[in-house]
Amino acid sequence: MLDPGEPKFRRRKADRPGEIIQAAMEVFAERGFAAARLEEIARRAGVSKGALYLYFETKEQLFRAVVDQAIAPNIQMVRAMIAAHPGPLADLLRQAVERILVLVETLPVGGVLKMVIGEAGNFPQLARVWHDDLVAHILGALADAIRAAQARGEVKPGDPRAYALEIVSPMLIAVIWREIFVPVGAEPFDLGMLLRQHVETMIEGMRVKEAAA
Amino acid sequence: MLDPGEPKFRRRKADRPGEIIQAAMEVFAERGFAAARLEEIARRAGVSKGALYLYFETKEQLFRAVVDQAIAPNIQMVRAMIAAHPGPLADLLRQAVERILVLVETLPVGGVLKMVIGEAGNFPQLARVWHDDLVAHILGALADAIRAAQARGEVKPGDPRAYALEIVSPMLIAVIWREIFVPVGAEPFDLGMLLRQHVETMIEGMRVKEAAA
Amino acid sequence: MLDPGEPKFRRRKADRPGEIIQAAMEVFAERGFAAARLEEIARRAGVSKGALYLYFETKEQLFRAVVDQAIAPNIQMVRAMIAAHPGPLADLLRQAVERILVLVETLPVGGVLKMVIGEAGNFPQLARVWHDDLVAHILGALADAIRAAQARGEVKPGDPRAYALEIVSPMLIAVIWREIFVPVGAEPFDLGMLLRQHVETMIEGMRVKEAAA
Amino acid sequence: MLDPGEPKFRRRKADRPGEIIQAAMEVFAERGFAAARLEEIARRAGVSKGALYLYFETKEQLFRAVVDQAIAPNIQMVRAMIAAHPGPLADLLRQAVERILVLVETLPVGGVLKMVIGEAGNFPQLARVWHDDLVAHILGALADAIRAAQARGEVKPGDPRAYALEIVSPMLIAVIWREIFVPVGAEPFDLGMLLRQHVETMIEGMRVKEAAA
DNA sequence: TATGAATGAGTGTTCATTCAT
DNA sequence: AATGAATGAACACTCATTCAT
Repeated sequence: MLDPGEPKFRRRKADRPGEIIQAAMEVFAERGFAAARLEEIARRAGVSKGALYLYFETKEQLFRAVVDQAIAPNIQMVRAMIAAHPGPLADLLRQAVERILVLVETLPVGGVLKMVIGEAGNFPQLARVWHDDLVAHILGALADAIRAAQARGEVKPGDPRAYALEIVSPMLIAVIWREIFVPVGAEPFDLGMLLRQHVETMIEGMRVKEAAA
Repeated sequence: MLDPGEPKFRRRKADRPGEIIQAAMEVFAERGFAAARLEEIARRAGVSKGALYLYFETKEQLFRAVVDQAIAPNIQMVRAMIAAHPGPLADLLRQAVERILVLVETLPVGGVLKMVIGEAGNFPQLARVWHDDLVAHILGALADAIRAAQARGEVKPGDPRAYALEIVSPMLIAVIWREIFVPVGAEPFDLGMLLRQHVETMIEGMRVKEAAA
Repeated sequence: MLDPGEPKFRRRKADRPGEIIQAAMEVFAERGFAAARLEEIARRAGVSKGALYLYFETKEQLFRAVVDQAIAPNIQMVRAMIAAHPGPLADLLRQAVERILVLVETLPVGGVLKMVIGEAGNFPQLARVWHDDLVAHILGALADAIRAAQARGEVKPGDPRAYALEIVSPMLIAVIWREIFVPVGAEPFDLGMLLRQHVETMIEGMRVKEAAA
Repeated sequence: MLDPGEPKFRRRKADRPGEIIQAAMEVFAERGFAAARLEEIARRAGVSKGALYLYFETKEQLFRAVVDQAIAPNIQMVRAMIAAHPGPLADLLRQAVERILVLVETLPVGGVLKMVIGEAGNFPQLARVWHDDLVAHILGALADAIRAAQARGEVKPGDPRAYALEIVSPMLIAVIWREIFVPVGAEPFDLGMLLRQHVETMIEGMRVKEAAA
């Protein structure tokens, strides 16, 4: 089973499509669809320009593959979060933040966000898929949890969907910040600190204060 | 009110550069830099393709002009807001929200945001200008106000810059939402409701609770 | 109406599309559709590659324009010939031959034929247009004239359409011969001699011999 | 009948080069040289794309092999026809027609003709080989036979080579017709009827009428 | 022999930019 | 100032050819 003469750490054409999608994700995230050069993607994937066409019919198909790939893993996370809704909202949020912090360090969330935002105008389909398959689910699940908490008297009256957006927005903006402004010298945010502080602020801000007897 | 030095009957071609920038802003916002066609910009501006080059050296110069144009008016607003910092933070925030709501309905904030986010990778310069000339000022001013409020004992301890980001994020995301997801069928947010609710949530969440005697 | 400073014999961008079609006809005739290079067409037309796209959407559209152009003038000729059918068939044929001889020296019939034959497989549409708009008319008109001559007792029984094909074939083959074999050293045919001899042979071969009393 | 030196049980792969040439002939005939895809040829031959290169150095070599292959058998026929020239010209022609009719139903004459005509411009060599090795022989042999018949007083004065071309042209055109126009809905010709009628017309047209005593 | 994944030179097409008018 | 026809560099995509297996 050994392959002597071959360097040990050299995955061989095992998962070409995967490697190509990976490289494409990077380049599309950096440059956007139109400004991305297939040659650059090929180079980063370590293949020739022609090889891309063995796996993807057009630049656009490759782009779609990247977008789908970027959605898929997150869908899992949403399911998990939704399933984990047992105790009080505060606990749910605190747990979610920790899980998200891991995720954000693992996946190229910033680049993907940039890509989706920047290309939504040129690929409405892309915006639709992202909304329907991912964003709407997350927001809906969160809003449901908030609604439940309101019913239990934990959370003040107020639009649950708006609360949901209030909760998630700073993370999104922070990730975009890291992607866009930090490279040009902006002061970075400590994501962990920011999200934890925000969650506490929101919990406190939404909490129903027990009427003083 | 007179503008001496201007021909009395400058027929229609009042402000060609301005009209071109306007048209360019639309197209760049819709498509991004690379996917924007000069021909489309020229058509929307009601001039010929060649005419663009009478006022702007290159596509990129035109893009920069658009970006600058999109920053300029907001700078005013920041100054105004900073100057208005006298009373308690809560009042500042409530006033700011109302002013921002007007602004957001007037200017193509969503498109501009999309443009800046989408093209930051290709034009680091652009990101730098936006950060240095606009974003850093806003965030800094807000952080300063928060710091002052903390000093006055109005606001809990916590990172003022993080608080500032928490405060502004939902508006940004909401505007992006409107730009990206609403056109493909997503439920819109009521911006006024959202921002007002968010400001109250944040005020309450950041507030120092008077220790019960 | 003078254009001083301009060389007298220099048609200026008067009929660009026409010039391009002309150049394209040459190149397509020489090389066929697939092997023809747009760059070569552009060069022969004295324009840049990009200029082609000001007048034709794609290479294929240009090809169609060439094909149409190559049909149009001939249609006239058919009409003329059909209209001229008065006297005996022999006269008609002798006249037609003379007219065709002129035509064949004027138009690039050989190249066009080569093109149509060579590309019919790749562009069935092209074959259809050629047949329906040109070839079927010619053959039909000729067959009608023959049928009429048979009715008048001038021509033997026999399939009129077959007679028609017998009559026109040598000219077609001779033109192809000139196009294909003469350039590689084949003995050319004297077209005039060939067609005149053929017409006489056919007239004599089709003639009804008066029964010897 | 034995072929010693050949493995006894060469399973299926009887004659790979032959099968490839066969497939290539089809595709080249349908599409022409430039538009033919090696992948298509390989598929029709039931081999891989790479396998073609085990037998032919380049696409062009394969094309040449196809062209040679298409000439070879016909050369035999010419020899046979020439050798059979004994009796009067009329008999020779009538016999030749019958033999040709068989041939035309057996070999893909139409496709080959299309191919030769369409690619002669790109492969002058091909035109030369076809002319020198095949066409010139046929035409020459026929012209000789006609000359002999003229010497015997069977045939009118007139250019023998031109007569030869008159005789063969309708078959060529008919075959091309079948290849090009019938697939797009044109009325087909009955080849047997056409050629027999043509031969009789030509025989009668060329015949020396015995002067009435 | 045979495969088919991989290559990369070559082509059609686009579009920012120029320039004669 | 203004036009828009023209340019040509740049890019997506194709396909004959190679080569590791």
